[in-house]
Amino acid sequence: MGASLRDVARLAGVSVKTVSNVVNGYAHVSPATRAKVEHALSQLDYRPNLSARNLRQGRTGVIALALPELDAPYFAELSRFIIDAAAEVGWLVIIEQTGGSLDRERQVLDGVRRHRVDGLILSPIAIGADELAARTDDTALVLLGERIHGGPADHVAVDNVRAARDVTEHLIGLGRRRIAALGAQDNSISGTAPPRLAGYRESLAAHALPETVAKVDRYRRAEGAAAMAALLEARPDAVFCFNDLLALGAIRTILAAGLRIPEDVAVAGFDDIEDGRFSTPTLTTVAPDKAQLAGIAVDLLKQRIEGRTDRPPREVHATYRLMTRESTLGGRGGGAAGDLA
Amino acid sequence: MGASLRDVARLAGVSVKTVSNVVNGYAHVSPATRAKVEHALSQLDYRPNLSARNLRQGRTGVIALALPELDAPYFAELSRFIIDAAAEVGWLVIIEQTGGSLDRERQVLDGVRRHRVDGLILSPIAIGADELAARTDDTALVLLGERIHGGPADHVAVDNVRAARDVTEHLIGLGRRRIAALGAQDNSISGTAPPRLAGYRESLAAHALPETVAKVDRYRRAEGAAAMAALLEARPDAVFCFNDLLALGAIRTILAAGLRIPEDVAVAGFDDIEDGRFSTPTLTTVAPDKAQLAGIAVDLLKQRIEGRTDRPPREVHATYRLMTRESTLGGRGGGAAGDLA
DNA sequence: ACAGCCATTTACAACGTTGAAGCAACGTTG
DNA sequence: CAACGTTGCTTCAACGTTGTAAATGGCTGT
Repeated sequence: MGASLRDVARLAGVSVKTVSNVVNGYAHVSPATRAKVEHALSQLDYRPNLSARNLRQGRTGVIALALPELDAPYFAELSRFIIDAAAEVGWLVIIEQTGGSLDRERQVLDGVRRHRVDGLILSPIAIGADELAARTDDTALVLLGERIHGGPADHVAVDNVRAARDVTEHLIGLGRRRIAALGAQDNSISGTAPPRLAGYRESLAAHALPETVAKVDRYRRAEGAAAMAALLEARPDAVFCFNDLLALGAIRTILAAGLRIPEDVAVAGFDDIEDGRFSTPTLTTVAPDKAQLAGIAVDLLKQRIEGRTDRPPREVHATYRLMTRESTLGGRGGGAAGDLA
Repeated sequence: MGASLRDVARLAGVSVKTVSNVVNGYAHVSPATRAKVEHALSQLDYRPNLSARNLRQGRTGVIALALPELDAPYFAELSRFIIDAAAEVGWLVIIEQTGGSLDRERQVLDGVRRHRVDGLILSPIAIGADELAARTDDTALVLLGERIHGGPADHVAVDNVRAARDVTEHLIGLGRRRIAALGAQDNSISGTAPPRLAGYRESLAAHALPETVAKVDRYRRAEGAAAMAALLEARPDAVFCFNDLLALGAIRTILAAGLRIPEDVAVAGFDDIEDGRFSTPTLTTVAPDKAQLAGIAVDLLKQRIEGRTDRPPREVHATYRLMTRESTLGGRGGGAAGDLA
């Protein structure tokens, strides 16, 4: 198998610890020794053994990213940025999929399958603040995209309430009056649904317009398509879908029913996944700055890992833009309504 | 922190090794001792430290999955299955993104950022067989979705040539005669482009039909849309795109040009990403069995890791189906042309 | 009675790494 | 020139686990 520090030490004619010092960039090593050791290191293609290093000192250089599903485009895109941001600070990323199940979220919080990782970025769906607070595991934790009221952990997300209000105002500004919301949920204590629903309601209330709310179990195209079929009976002239997948499913249903977008029904989504930039019609949506979200998440985690554990939890908002496209503007679609914090 | 074997041993009044034996289900432990130990185990909520176990056993329980980009839907979907399949055998998965760059692929092959992992599943784009053969690292390796001629490593993929032939035959069977291919590449020695192009050519040659081939740099919607714009001048009546993203981009361009799909231009893709099942029109495509691909990849890797290193490399084909949908069939779209190995 | 066997349990070493402590050589300071 | 701090390196121990070898004691067969 691979060479160990001992093998390198033997070849370089120094002690194991000196090799360790070189590997770890310890300052007080003479240039001559350093050169000798480095030559031996590369000759033997030395690689540190994670298990041993971890056993000895508790740091692994590996963090875990736990999210519902990797194949939801929003999470795939976000993961990409998180892996890149983590790479910047020298971390590798293990991905765990919770499927949004409470059990799996508990397991992950309780330790990533018994392996030790330096930190955990969790995108929670099912778990509540109380349970989170009662967590015994002391691995550094950052919550992503999810507001858990008074949660005991650092948290980064866009301002979902405000973004939902922006979308709704956009639809109202286009003259729509029967604006439906698609994507409320029964089961989720802490999902993204509640704040988006709240923003939608605030806007409608401010304009004295009626609400129509459709629920779904999961945020996927099929559910969006099915929920839209039911919504069509209420004859809405606009639909605010709580994510882009739901919106793309809804679009499919609307077009299949022989209605025009946006003339008959305007559609807006949330997430700005790449699909929505090339769908027919292109999709008006809230575009969170995913690179920024990822950067902040990694940064918060880094501070937690390196700093002390007892600082109060922080809540950080990432910026977003409202991307207005064909699904609300028609042929003149394409453009951004400006940057928003 | 968690309790160690020593803590449990102390509480139960036995040796550390006896506790270890109980934990590992060793047969020759007296019922009385076993009961005592188990009581102590549950009282202290003992959990094995995997780092220590792995150090002792020389395994990390972690594999790496290296692919071009996580946010390409095909890879996101595949990753999901691979993570799940790896979880089945108790492995965690670290994800590395190569961006399809030769440098990054080399680095990954040379060791995942100097960390040691039990195995590597690589989806190569740029690297060639010779360089792969010259690799010094002895980490178990499985190549995914990519045929490297006489490559020195296990490999799993669908039969790209045959699948491409099936798609082309399908288009010919619909009466199309000016069938373009979209997705050839200049730079890739070993990408998926060559076998798909070969299958396309074989079919056209068999029917004495002319070729029209468009090249792209990357397999993304934007490139598909741009390449399609150029292709339209050749007035094709069908386009075989080498993946679904290219096809979705192409569809956007075709519809924007005022042409009908499939009446004027039939479109087929490759990968069966979820987008294509809900796009307008829905997309005819080759659907590799991704769960099977993932399962085989993990299984091959497991055999490599547990078995001996010197067995000859194996080449395994996963099954696929040709999913015929609206983009070639029109309104009657929806259905599969049957299972194919 | 004694060797031989078995079940049960233990002590010890080792996996690869790094923190703590220590030692020798050198330069600086009073 | 003695005392001291710094640099450069080493030795030692320990992280938690499990394989190996060996100790203990009871039972069997002669």
